[in-house]
Amino acid sequence: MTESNKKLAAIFKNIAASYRFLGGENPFRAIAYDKASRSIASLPEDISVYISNGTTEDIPGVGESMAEDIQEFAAKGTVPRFERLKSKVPIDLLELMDISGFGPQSLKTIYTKLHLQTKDEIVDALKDGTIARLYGFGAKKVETMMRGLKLHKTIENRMLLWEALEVGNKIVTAFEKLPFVQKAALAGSLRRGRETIGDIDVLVAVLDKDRKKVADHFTKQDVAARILVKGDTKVSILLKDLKRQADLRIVTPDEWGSALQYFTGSKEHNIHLRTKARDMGFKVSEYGVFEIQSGRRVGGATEKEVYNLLGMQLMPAEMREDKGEIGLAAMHRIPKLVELSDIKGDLQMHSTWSDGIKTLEEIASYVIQNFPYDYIAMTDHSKASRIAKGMDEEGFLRQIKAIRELNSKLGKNFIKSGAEVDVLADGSLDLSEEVLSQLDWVTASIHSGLRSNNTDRLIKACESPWVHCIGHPTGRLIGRREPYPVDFKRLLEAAKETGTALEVNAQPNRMDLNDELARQAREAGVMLVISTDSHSPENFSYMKIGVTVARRAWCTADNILNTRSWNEIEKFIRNKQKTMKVHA
DNA sequence: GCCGTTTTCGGCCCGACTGTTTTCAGTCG
Ligand SMILES: Nc1nc2c(ncn2[C@H]2C[C@H](O)[C@@H](COP(=O)(O)OP(=O)(O)OP(=O)(O)O)O2)c(=O)[nH]1
Ligand SMILES: [Mg+2]
Ligand SMILES: [Mg+2]
Ligand SMILES: [Zn+2]
Repeated sequence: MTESNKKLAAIFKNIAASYRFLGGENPFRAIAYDKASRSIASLPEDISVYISNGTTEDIPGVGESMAEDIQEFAAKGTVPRFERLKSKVPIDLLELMDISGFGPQSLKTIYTKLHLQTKDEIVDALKDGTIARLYGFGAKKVETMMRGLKLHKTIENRMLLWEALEVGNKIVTAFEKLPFVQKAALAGSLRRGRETIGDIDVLVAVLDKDRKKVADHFTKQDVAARILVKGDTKVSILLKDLKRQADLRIVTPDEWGSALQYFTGSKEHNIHLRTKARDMGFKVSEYGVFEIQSGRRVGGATEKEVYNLLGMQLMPAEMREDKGEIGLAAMHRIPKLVELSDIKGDLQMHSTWSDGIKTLEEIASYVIQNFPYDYIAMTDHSKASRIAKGMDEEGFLRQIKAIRELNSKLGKNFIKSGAEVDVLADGSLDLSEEVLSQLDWVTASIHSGLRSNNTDRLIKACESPWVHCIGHPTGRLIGRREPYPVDFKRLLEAAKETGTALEVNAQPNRMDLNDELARQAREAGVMLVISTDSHSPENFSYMKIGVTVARRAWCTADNILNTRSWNEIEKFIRNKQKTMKVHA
């Protein structure tokens, strides 16, 4: 998200919070600003682009009056509407609405009855019992609020998809072992495959009589630290080590489809779907699809049934972000997304020749045993990456020879010799043309100058005939390092023109390109490569979440180079060399 | 405040759980 978009989304969110706080006649105005805030936060372009194109009102949820807000924001950096609201609401309290247990009504009561203006004052009043004595409050409410405050810091930092999958899969597997559990599955952002995850959402189907048993299993697992809520259909716990929430929904088998649809989300997708259903005379909830007229339940056993009843195709969970998939489904034009089983090889990994922990032999035998791949590319670091023990030209020449020997022992050309060559400060490459031209597969990556605008460096790398792919193109590390500034439009043009692929790096904290940029690459007709950048054997499994990123970008197998045979990849390479007028 | 192959006005997704509310508001998914 760009800085301006971040700022504007935050202001809109605060406007929404202010309207909620003020309460009064129309709660929908707050909802509208909240929706617009989320809409702006997920915009593919900087807000300035919409302003100069005069397309701000095309942003979903933005109308005439918000377009004016945005104009003012562009001119002055502030929104007058919010400046005016600041005199009516205690702005320091608005951010507290993100904390579990702190709703607009609670904060308003605390503010009007006790005249508290800051978080610290509220904390003191929670501790000394002042708030507990307020009308409508009590010991339990204060306890929830205190817990919310304590957990808020960890909750703000979302989990990585991979970490969350490991925890979630364990919980699901444990459920599947229980004889009375008919079905169990991950739901929420975990099933949609977002790169970061807020909580673990799990759905189970049991017979009505087994509800309590399954709820008890959930709250008594050894990973459960405490129970947050517990009812017949819904249980939430706090997980021990992670200090995060896990939500369980319990339904009967005939409700499975509608419940999974609901619990998978996203929230925006659900609201859009339910609104459309209503227009068609149906009501959709987690319990099924109902005819509004008769109240009759017409389906909900499977997700497919839910969507089909509304005249839509079933779509993959990864697409359900309300980014146009509902329209596509209604037109029966949902693409066939790339799958893990389409992947024919892995094109970035490191061995003991640089900073990997396994030898060439160990890697080859591990991959051959565990993956149905036709090829892998060994892409050790080049010398500029000193911390990663990068090799010089001579090292690569020796490795080429070692790989040739190993392949002949394997009886097939399984390992391709390659490099993850550093792009130097001036955009030149860290290895000589003589060596680069002997490598089967070259990925060029930036590992230095991570704050500067790197557009020109990357474009220059694309223009080298020996570079086949740009590695982790934005350099971001989730939660640790922002992407370096890149004019992505220009990079896409260069990649397209030169026939260079862009990587979707599947390391859990990279996921680089991310879903949105991968989508832009696909739309621009730029080829993508999904690779694990493995440094150890377990890393090869990251391919799954790399594919998830591509699916969230609505990619088909055609968009991903390493769904193709090596012969076809060689065609891709020759094609680039033809374009760049090099004759091998 | 936004929005429309039914609408330019009148709706806005739909439901579960908790607490002190004595009949349901507030908060959350
Ligand atoms: N219809 C409807 N469904 C909702 C609403 N809020 C949440 N859901 C559904 C869709 C969500 O994906 C699912 C799980 O809720 P979460 O709060 O855990 O959100 P989600 O997992 O999407 O994101 P997260 O990573 O947890 O922040 O419940 C809502 O207001 N209306
Ligand atoms: Mg969730
Ligand atoms: Mg949840
Ligand atoms: Zn490395």
